[in-house]
Amino acid sequence: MQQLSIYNTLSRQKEVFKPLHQGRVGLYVCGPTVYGDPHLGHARPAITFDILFRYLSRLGYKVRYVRNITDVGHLENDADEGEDKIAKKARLEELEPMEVVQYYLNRYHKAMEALRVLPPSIEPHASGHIIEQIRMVQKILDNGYAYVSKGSVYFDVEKYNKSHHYGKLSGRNIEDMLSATRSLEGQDEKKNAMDFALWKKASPEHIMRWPSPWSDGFPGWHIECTAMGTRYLGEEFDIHGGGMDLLFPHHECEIAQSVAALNKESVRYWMHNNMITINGQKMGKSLGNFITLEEFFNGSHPMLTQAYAPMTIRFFILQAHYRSTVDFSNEALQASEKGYSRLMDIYSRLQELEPAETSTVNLSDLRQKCFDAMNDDLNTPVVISHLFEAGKAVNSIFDGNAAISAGDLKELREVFALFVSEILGLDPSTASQDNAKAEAERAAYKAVVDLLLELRLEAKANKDWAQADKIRKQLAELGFKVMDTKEGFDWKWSAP
RNA sequence: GGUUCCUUGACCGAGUGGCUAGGUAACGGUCUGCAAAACCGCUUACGGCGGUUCGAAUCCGCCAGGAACCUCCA
Repeated sequence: MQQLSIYNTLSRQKEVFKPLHQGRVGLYVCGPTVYGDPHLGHARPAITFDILFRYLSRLGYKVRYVRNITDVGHLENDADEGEDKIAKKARLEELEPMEVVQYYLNRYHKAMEALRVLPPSIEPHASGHIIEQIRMVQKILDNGYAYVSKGSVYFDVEKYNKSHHYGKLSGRNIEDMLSATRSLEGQDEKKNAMDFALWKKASPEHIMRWPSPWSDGFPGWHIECTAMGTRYLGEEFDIHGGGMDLLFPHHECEIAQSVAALNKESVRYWMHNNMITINGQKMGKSLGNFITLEEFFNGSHPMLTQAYAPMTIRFFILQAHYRSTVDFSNEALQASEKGYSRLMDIYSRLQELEPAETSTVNLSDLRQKCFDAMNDDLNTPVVISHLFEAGKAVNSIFDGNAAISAGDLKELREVFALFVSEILGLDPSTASQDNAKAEAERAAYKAVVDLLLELRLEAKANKDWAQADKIRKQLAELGFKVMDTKEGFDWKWSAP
């Protein structure tokens, strides 16, 4: 039985994870706002919580993983005066808002699939849950924590803070914030600068709008997660995740909303992944310094010296702990690419090993060491280090300098399959999209390469080095890397 | 200005009081017709200055540098 500890932002320490309902876990993660191509930053939470989802499932929990799609409600820079982001983009491109949503959502899904991020159990759209959001706003109004102003509804932060602590998640207090709040113009609708919108009345040109008791308009920035989390996971659920940049105000507002509407805090464990930086700065939409995932995959961005495979990106992210920032650079990515390739070589060699009578290596504690690392707040870099450590043994056995018994070999293969493939979600197969035909084709060309190398072996036996080198050289030009071994040869292919 | 956090060897990146990960690169060695791969080694790195302690990268204080959030952001 494994005991998972996770870092809870609420308590600022690691806590043993205990689910609300035995055997089941409710997990909610803030998903993307689909008005632009997914970039490297989007990969971080997706992969982080994919690992959590996979791991919890592996521990035997029945997990309901909800990751929302924000397709309404977020305002432009000028806060309340702005128009809906989706609507603005739609007008610029003369597309229907839902067309824009669908386009970028498809691209997001495609990128996530390439990164081997499993789809969540439910992927609710904010636009599909307007009724739930209106109901929740009404509840907050009924409970006296909100007020209507010119057709919009605002959360009364000051009132809420009299009986609850607004700022408990992000470690702030209302007094500090009041002194630091900038005086934005055009906020006369609000009683207080800190109050946030629960419902916004739409301006005449605003095309995304829904009827409500207060006005034709759209829901506020934060209510969707509270409404959809409650709808699918209940008034109280286990884990809520997201990027650290959402800690304040988004998640803080979520807590206030659920307390105001339901009279209870919905979330037991708050988890936040750190940012990916570029030149030491956060990679993000607002700074315009982001590189899209597609650009990584095809190497088209000017800052990239080459293309990087999706698995390289995934491995790169997993080599750092999710609560640390990770700095992007070509150098770091290239190191990950080689490291990943090495790990995959180890994995495939492991499948080829022949068992011996007894083992000269001791890897019996590998499984638990990997579990221990995962149990310690999902420490994937340490899991990876254990795998590499075991990889040295694998290579030694492969070279004939060590031996492994049939039982130990079986265990080792199981542990690798479990952690490399199942939990870390890395792809151990040489090609990802398998089908019977491609498999047969691959088998055929493998046989041909083997045949050529048999010929080369003969040439070598005859000391015909010219012939031997010629075969190797020409194969190399086609992308086949030939490696001589004691028994004969080994080879692998990668794009030349 | 407020809140939170970070600073590890050539590079990336684990590590919350003694056992000093891992990857990448460079270099040396083994193996080998050559090469590649693999294996071994690479001689103790933790921003600075103090303090606590038998003992600190790890705890405390000060200083320096950097970041995130306070506005849409993963």
